[in-house]
Amino acid sequence: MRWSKTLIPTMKEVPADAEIPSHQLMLRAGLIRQLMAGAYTYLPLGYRALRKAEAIVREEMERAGAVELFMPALQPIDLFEKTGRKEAFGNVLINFQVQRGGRQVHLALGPTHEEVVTDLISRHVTSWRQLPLCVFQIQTKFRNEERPRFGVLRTSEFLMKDAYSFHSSLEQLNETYQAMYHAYCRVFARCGLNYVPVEAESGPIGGDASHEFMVPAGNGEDRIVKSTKGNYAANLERAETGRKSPSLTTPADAAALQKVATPNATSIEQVSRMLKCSPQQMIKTLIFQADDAPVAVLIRGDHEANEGKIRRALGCKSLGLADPKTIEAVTGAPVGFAGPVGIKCRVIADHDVPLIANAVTGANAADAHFTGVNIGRDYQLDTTFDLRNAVHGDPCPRSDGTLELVHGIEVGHVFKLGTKYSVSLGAEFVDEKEQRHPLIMGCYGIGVNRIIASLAETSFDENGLIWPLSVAPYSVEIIPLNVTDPEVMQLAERCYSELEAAGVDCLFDDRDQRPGFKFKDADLIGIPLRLVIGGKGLKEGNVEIKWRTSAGPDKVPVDQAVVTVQRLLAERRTQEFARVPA
RNA sequence: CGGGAUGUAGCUCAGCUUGGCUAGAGCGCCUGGUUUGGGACCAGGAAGUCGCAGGUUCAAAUCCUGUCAUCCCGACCA
Repeated sequence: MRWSKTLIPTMKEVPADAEIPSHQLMLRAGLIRQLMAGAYTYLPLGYRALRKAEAIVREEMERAGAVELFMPALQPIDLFEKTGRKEAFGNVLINFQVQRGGRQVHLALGPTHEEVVTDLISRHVTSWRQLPLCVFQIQTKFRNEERPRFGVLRTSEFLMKDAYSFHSSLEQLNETYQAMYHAYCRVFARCGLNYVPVEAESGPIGGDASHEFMVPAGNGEDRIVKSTKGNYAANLERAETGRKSPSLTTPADAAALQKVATPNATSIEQVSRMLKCSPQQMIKTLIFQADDAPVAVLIRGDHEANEGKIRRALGCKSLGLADPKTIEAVTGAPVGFAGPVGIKCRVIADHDVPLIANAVTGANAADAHFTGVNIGRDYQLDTTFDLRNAVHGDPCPRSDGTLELVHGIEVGHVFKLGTKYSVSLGAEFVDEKEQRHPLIMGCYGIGVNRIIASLAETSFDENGLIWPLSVAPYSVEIIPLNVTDPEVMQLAERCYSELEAAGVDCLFDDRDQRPGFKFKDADLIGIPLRLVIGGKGLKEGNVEIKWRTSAGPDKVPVDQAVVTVQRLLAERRTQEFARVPA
């Protein structure tokens, strides 16, 4: 492609609305333009990169045995009502009514396609002999983000690869799950991403096992926990800690229990300031409603409660913070003064709580807290649990390493769905013994835009983007330094047509601009290999070839230019593939 | 949805506090010329309903009210 024939609006200055590297660079390099908050146009250069990532995803899905189909983005709202997800999605689900003849039709724009695909499969798959089956599509998804942000990382409209698998047994599901997991590793490795598969909660979608694929990045929205020994990684929601129950004995030097006045101090922060104690010294007492019973959950003041862990520790179905009426009934005090001493409900505590000697906590009385609270003497526990979010330095649950927290961008998610959708939509099969069972499902998503955005976010230098060959918009940029010099242009044109004929995708910078100008643009858009043809080199019979990341150019004889470019690209491709798991 | 910030030329921004000349600069763009190996120089030029609506005033980019949009923090996020 000739630069003069395409649209690559590069910018020298940083747009005021862009804060993070990927957003700034994608705008400056002319990859994207914003239409409104959460909706971006992919310009020719950005679209090429997106398409290359898409092609890699498609290849790997097919390699893993999935078949591609294409479902409508427009969906009848009834499907979401049947599965209860109209509620669950709430405002995120873009839906509206349209007139058709005399009636109103209520439609939604698909945020994902579990309903549509399950409905489809339920009509055509009836026998165990047809299973397993794995279908996928690459399609635009719509979610009304309450707050789109970070440029292209969080938008209301995005390209997603979503795959769905159907099985007659858990073993079958596990096999496909493994195949998808492996395919995902190959996809992200081929795209040149530094990725970490982490254990994850499957979330409101249900199911029992799931992994997220995260790209570590300071601006990532998610927090993930990694072991320093490298054998454990999980998202913060899910991450276990390797802590154990401490001994539940009253410390020998326990101070006296004292009630102190704390008027209007209802938060950890307010109390710690008023009583001049650190949050680590405090016990946070949260009253939850677990199924039908209130439960007090004790967490050290500086820690965050983890609802998933609390739910598992209690073995309850539903869990949520109790309403003020319940809290008052249980504590005998308004909200904000709960504590374990004399509370009238079941109490469970995190491992770290009994370790606090002379703790500060609510006194179950208005405007009062206790100090000098100690395990055994002032409150009792049978045992303790892991109930809080992991924290930097916690012991690893799988090794003698410790845990560290990093931010990450979620680029993929695989999970075992089970029968949630097949049950609610009546998707059943008949087994060998003529018994009917709901189909067992898995689903697997990749954010294609996020592959590009994560690369832009993590692969750049002070001059601009640095693409891996695999998803670079073009492999080679050819730069004739003086387009008015016929000798230079003739050679440049020849290299361009020979490379294109050999199937190498080239960007030919045929603009009448000064060399420095073109070099700056070339670095900004980050095409991996640069072929420079200039008057000086030509006098010596040379052209210059340079990788985006190497310090200086290599001189190559004119007649070797095309084959050298081809050789270098082939070598680089092999290198990039060497990192892909077999 | 709560908190904060910003809307002036394609981009980055000044002007607003203290209302008043024809609304400015740099970059980009157009014309001509000189240049040509890391974002050239000279000369000339085009380009803005000052986000929008209403109000105050002899007079509003500037003050007031409302509204819309965008960005950031938080809540939310299959």
